[in-house]
Amino acid sequence: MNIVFMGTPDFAVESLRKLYENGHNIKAVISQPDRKSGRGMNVTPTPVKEYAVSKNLPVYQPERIRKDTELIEKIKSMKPDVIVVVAFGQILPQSILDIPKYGCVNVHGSLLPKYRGAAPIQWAIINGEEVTGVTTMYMDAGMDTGDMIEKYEIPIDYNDTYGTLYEKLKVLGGKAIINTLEKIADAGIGGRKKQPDDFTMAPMIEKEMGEIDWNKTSKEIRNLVRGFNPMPGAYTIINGEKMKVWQAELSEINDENYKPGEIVKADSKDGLLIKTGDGILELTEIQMPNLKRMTAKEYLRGHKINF
RNA sequence: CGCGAGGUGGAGCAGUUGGCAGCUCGUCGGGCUCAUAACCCGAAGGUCGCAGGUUCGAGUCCUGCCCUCGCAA
Repeated sequence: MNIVFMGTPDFAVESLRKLYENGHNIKAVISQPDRKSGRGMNVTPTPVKEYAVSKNLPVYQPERIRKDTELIEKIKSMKPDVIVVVAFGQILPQSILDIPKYGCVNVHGSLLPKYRGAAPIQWAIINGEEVTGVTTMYMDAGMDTGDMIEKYEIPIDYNDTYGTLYEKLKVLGGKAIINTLEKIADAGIGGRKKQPDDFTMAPMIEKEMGEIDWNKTSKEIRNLVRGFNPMPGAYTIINGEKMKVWQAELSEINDENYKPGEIVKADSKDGLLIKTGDGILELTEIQMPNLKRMTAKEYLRGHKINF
C-alpha cells in the first residue's frame, strides 16, 4: 500500500520498520522537528527521522502540521491509501484525516476505550492493571476516540516497569499495524467497532506527579515507582534532597509505631525501609542528585541518612 | 559555548592549612555457636581517571584531555 507514516519516538520506529520490511510503499515520513535535548543541549534528530534517513525515505518535520498547508497539499498529491500514525505528538486537522482512501490508522498503547491520551502505558502500571495491550483504530477528530479495528492483549508482569512494558508494546504495535493493514486491504474499511462509552483518560505525565505520597498503600507506591521508571522517575525528599526511587519492594514486616513517611531502617544491612499507609516499603534502588543510581544498600555504605 | 556534580583497594564513601592513604561493606583464613546473613581475631587487595607542570615532597595546587552522573528540554 501507499503509506504516509507519522511518528516520533522509538516506539514508532518499530512500526515504521515493520511497514518498511513488509514492502509497503512509504511515500513520506513525518516527524516532530529536531529539538535541543540531552546534556550539552545538542540538537538531536528524532528516532523516527533517523530511521527514515537511513532508509532514504523522504522526511518532513513541520512545526505545526495543522497550519502547514503546503505540506498538507503535498500529502494529498501523494495519494496515500492510508496514513499510519504512531506516537506522533501533534493533533491532525480534519483536512488531513480526510486525505487517505482508507483513512488514518493509529496504533495506541492501551486497550481502548481505556487509557485514551498521551500516557497510556504509564497509567496502566500506576493503576495496577494486570493486562494491557495495543489497539489499532481509525482516527477521528477526538483524542483517541476513533472506531477500533483490532486489539492485542498482553499481560503486565509484577516486575514490569514503564520501560519494559514500553518495549513489549512497541513490538506488539509493530505486529498489530501489519495485521491491521492486511485486514484493511482485504475487507476495505469495514470491520470497525465503535468504542464503548466507559472510557478512561491517561493524561500526560508531569514530573511533579512522581512525588511519593507515603499515605498511600505500599502497593500503590510500588506501582507509581514502576510507572515512572525510567522516566521521569518517582521521588521523595530525604535529608532535604530529592531522592529518585528506581525500584521498591513490599516488606513483609510492619510496625504501626511509625507514621507514614517515617524511616524505619537505613543501613547497609537492612536497607532503606519507609513506613507507608498500610505497611513498610523497602526502597531497593535509589539515586541521589549528582550521583548515579545504585542499590540503597550500596548507597548506605558510604552515606548516612539521619532519622 | 545552557546550568551543575564527580572520578581514591571488589562496592559505597572520607581524606583537614600539600608531609607515612583511611572508614563502612564485601572477599579470604581462623575462632565462637546446635546454627547463622550475627559476634570475635587476623589477612589480602590502591599506578589516588589519563598526561604534563609547580614543589624537598601532590589524592591534596595549576594546565590540558578522557569518562560518568544530576538539572534542564
